Amino acid sequence: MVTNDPLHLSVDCVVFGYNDTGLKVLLINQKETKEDHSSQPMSQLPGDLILLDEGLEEAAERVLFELTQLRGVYLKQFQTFGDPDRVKDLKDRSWLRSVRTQPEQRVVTVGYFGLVSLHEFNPKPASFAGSVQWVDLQKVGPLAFDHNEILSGAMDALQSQLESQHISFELLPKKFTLSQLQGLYEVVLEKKFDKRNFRKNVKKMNHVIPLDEKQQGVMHKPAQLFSFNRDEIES
Amino acid sequence: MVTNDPLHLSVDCVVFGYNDTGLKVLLINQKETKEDHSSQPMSQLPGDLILLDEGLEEAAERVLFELTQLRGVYLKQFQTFGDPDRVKDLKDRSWLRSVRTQPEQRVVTVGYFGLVSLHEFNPKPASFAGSVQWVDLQKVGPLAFDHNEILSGAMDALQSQLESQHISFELLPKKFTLSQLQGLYEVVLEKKFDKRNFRKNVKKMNHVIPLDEKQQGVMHKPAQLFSFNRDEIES
DNA sequence: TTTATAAGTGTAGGATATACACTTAGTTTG
DNA sequence: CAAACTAAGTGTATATCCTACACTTATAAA
Repeated sequence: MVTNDPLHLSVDCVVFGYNDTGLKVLLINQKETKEDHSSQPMSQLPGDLILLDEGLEEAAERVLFELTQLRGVYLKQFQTFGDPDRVKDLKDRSWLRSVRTQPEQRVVTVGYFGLVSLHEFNPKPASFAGSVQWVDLQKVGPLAFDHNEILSGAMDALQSQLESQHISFELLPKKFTLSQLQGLYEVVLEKKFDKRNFRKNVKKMNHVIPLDEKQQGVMHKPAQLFSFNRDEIES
Repeated sequence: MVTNDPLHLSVDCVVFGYNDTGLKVLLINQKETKEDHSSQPMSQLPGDLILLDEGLEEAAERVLFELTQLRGVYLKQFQTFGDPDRVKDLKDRSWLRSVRTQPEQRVVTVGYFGLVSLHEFNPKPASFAGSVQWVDLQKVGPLAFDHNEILSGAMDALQSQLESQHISFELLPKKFTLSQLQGLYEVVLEKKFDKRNFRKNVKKMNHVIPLDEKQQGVMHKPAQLFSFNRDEIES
């Protein structure tokens, strides 16, 4: 029987990292290919073809680990991108020829966004040295393929889910201050909040619980620490 | 070169139809297969494999038309389902063997939900007689594959988007009464609204515009008719 | 001890959400 | 043609929520 190879399926991960310096996204620097020294190497989102026997989220976890050594990241599917020409741009073809056995094949990709706290133990994707980097969201330039569009879709999803889905704690350290929480909301939702009103609202969320512990080593009044209670979600 | 046929991609459409008798979903009755007369034929969502050179939404439109003769339906992608075993259930295999050239192949499907008004010109998918039917949402039984799960995902998407995305008019006739609009909200969001408060809120939406026209032929005070202004959306 | 820094706190006014019942316009029936 | 039936249409008072706004406090550094 003639097997027609209809199309390929991949996952792409838009991993957001947050710390007090802002919101970042995890990008991979393409290695320069032998055949094309003219164009400077581009950045892209971590992503790859899925295997025949793995689920989509499983594929996203595997690909993210293989490319960045990150593990245990909160991941959520947000959109699937299937324009027939999404990988056909000239700038992308030579890179594809260097890594794919069937570089001309159409690829549909399932987008996942991921959330990581960059506060604690600095999860720098170390093993790949310069090839992986956290890039400030403001400073993201043109990416390979349709990855700017995918990034923008992920940002929309993050914005619309931050409040309703109680996912903010994925971007914060286990113990955090209310100023950190407010800063996160301000960066993600791109608007300022009034400190007192913000704190009034947080008091109503009974999954944000105050700890008997204070910030240390800051040259101002130390803030009380809080943590999230995953069980207490809803209500 | 050995072409490995990695997997197939399909679209499935969850088309919601609304009229004064409630919210329905469009289902297809599988034809009984020659090899298996024991199990009664099941219902399923309209869906099929996508073609090599078409976009995802384009595929959803084509498949929906081919299977139900419906055209020009509002369609929106909501989720992609990729469990490796999602088409491997025993009940589904004989049907797949009767319609697919590679029935054992893994299939990932992109889910679209669609919205149709069942008020005007009764868009009964006539050409396929008994094989296509509008089923009351309450009365949907077990469907083929993971289609109950897909339906439930579509319902979640519809609920969460009805208010924020101004899509209710896709489910209503061009000219509608405020009671119809309220009935729609009540059925989709599964809760009751106060008539006066509901109308106060509608007055604030400046994309709902009153017409100089009344209901006719009803045995009570005729209601004023309204229509949606697609341009006026936002604000 | 002074200074610098961000943490932490309350209130008043405006806007919004909720709860609630009677009158009206048209159709049907006797 | 009068009475009965039905769903449409309408306003207000109360409670709740949102918004705007400025000073005091705890710690580290100088």
